[in-house]
Amino acid sequence: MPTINDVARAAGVSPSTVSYVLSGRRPISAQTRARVQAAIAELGFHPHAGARALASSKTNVLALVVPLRVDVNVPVIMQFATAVVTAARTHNHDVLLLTKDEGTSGLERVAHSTMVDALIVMDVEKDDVRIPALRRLKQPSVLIGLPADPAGTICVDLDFAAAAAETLRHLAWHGHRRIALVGPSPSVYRRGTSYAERFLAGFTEASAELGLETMTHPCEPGRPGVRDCLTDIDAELPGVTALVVHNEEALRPLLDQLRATGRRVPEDISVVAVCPRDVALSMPIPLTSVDIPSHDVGGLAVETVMKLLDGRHTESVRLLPPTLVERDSCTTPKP
Amino acid sequence: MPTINDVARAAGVSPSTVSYVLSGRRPISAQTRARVQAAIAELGFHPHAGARALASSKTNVLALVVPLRVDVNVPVIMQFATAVVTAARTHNHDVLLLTKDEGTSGLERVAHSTMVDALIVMDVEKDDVRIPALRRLKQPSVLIGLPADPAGTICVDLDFAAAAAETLRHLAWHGHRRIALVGPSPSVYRRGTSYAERFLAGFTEASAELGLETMTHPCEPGRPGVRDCLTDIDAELPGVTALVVHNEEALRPLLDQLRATGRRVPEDISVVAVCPRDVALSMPIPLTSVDIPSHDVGGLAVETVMKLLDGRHTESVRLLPPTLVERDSCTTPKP
DNA sequence: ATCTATCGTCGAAGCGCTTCGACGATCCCA
DNA sequence: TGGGATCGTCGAAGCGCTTCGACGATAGAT
Repeated sequence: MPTINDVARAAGVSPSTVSYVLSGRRPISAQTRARVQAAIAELGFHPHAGARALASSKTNVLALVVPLRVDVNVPVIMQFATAVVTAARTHNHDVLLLTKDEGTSGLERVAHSTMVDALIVMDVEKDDVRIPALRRLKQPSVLIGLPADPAGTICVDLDFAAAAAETLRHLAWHGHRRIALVGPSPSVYRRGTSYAERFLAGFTEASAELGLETMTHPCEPGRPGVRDCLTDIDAELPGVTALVVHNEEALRPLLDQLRATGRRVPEDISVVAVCPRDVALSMPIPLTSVDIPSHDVGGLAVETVMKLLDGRHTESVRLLPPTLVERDSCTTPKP
Repeated sequence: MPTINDVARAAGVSPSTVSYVLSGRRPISAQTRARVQAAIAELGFHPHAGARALASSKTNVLALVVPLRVDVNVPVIMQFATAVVTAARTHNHDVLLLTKDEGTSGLERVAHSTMVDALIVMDVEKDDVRIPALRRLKQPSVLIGLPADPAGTICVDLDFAAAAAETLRHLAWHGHRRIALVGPSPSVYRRGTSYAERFLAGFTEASAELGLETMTHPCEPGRPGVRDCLTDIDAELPGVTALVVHNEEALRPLLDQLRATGRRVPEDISVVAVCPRDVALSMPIPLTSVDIPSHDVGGLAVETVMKLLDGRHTESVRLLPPTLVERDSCTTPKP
């Protein structure tokens, strides 16, 4: 492995000049630059990351903390991760993968040992124990999600409250008045993952504004959970004409169950989902849905980190506006 | 951030002694060790990763290359990734996440700049262009998958040929004689992902050994693909009593299609899947399946890397034996 | 009692890079 | 035509750690 000294010698310049060619932090004449670059290419020189980190206090590495729970949403998490890696690469950064179950100590380990310049944390909970720890680090961090008290943190996410409003507005426009929300499983609420509550709050508020008759119901995973959920909904809100489903995992069994009980979608009942585009498209009927734009959120997280890293100011909370795409699962209710 | 010098001063020893306490590479008296450890704890000292890498030529970081293609198998990939991260942590290593689409240059970048000690590469193709590049690196690497010519590489994977044999043996034992393989989509074969071919070869061979009447058919994704596939199978192998499905994505639509055409599983037709356990369990009927043990394979990959890193010898190709788990989708055919 | 290992610790020399200050050369404006 | 800016380059001082050789002290072998 050639070093910067080898390059310097080959190009007939000093090592510092090579460094300045590489970093562009000082002007270098065109001829010198060319000679240096030729030497670099010829020797196949790559700067040693550790040496660089030591001298410059910059690693060009981001930590990404993903939940490793293998329950719901695995594809979404993967989408976030690849979005983050791709975006990071465009800024010449690499990504160190951490799992959420290492908890606070994992964050502190990589931060204190200066392995990373900044952190991106997924699956943030309402009162996430990691947040105080993050605040103490010298490295900046961006949360994907929204804790109860975002003060002193930087957060990006989809605007789930607006997403809920959007689904109701769409259904109301189609003429629906009795609408039920099939929410995530109770464990998601219990865990305090804030998107569930934000969606719920947005749903309730928009329902009142639009003067709709609505109800909300969490939904346990699996067929029995879905069956119970639908039974409860029919009991509590008879004549319901539309469902808003904020539960990827329940989506498929729910459609199965509707079909099994002879209710056609969308003729007998409309369905609006909140899920990634490809999930909406992979269902027996392409579903009208509000997209969960993992790619955009991931990209935004990286952009925000980069802003922080070069000292630019950024707003504390940034929620992306939702987009509803009309497909085949939603129509005007029969009179 | 305190440095090793701060610790040394606080403990009244030299920096090298602190280093030896940390690494254990030289004997240190119990008292001294205690004083040093107390100082470390009190100051909250964490060694600087870059400095360490520079001085020791070890980063304690592994590169993991994942396919970022968002088509099939995303959950499986995620399972591999988390398995690798978890296993790496038990060996005090972290994981740098690379995407396959950076190709050869991504590998060379992280290797040449000494960001990682070793590489784990997923989604290996038959004549993977990255293999020659990997051979050139000074860092060792482990492939998850099996290229056409594994010479000079270290590979781990599930034994897909044995898995195919296992499915046929199980079905034959149940009394099935006419069996069709629903394979991955043609694009998977085209891409040269070797597990498809290995499964196919194992299937054909075992079929001959067991004296069965079988056929094989790739299956395009989506409902139409599945419908066509089933039509072809019925035409070519009338009276087929069992299907082996090596195509996660097709699994669900296939079951739907069978039901839609009035064929009950397992009463009218048996199904054995090759897929992760949780996929087999999430189907309308729990499927008899051969597990794809992502967790084990990922763990094995890390163990193998660690072996290589401390210079121990290891065999070139290691294929894990398959496990078939009997569930509810397979029974004795009606006479 | 002498010689040789071994133990426990220290000092110093790097590992490969960045960055600061310095310095001659060039340029522009008065 | 001289004075200060600016340009282009160099040298040297670290960044924080590991590791090698050295050395006194202790222990075991002869």
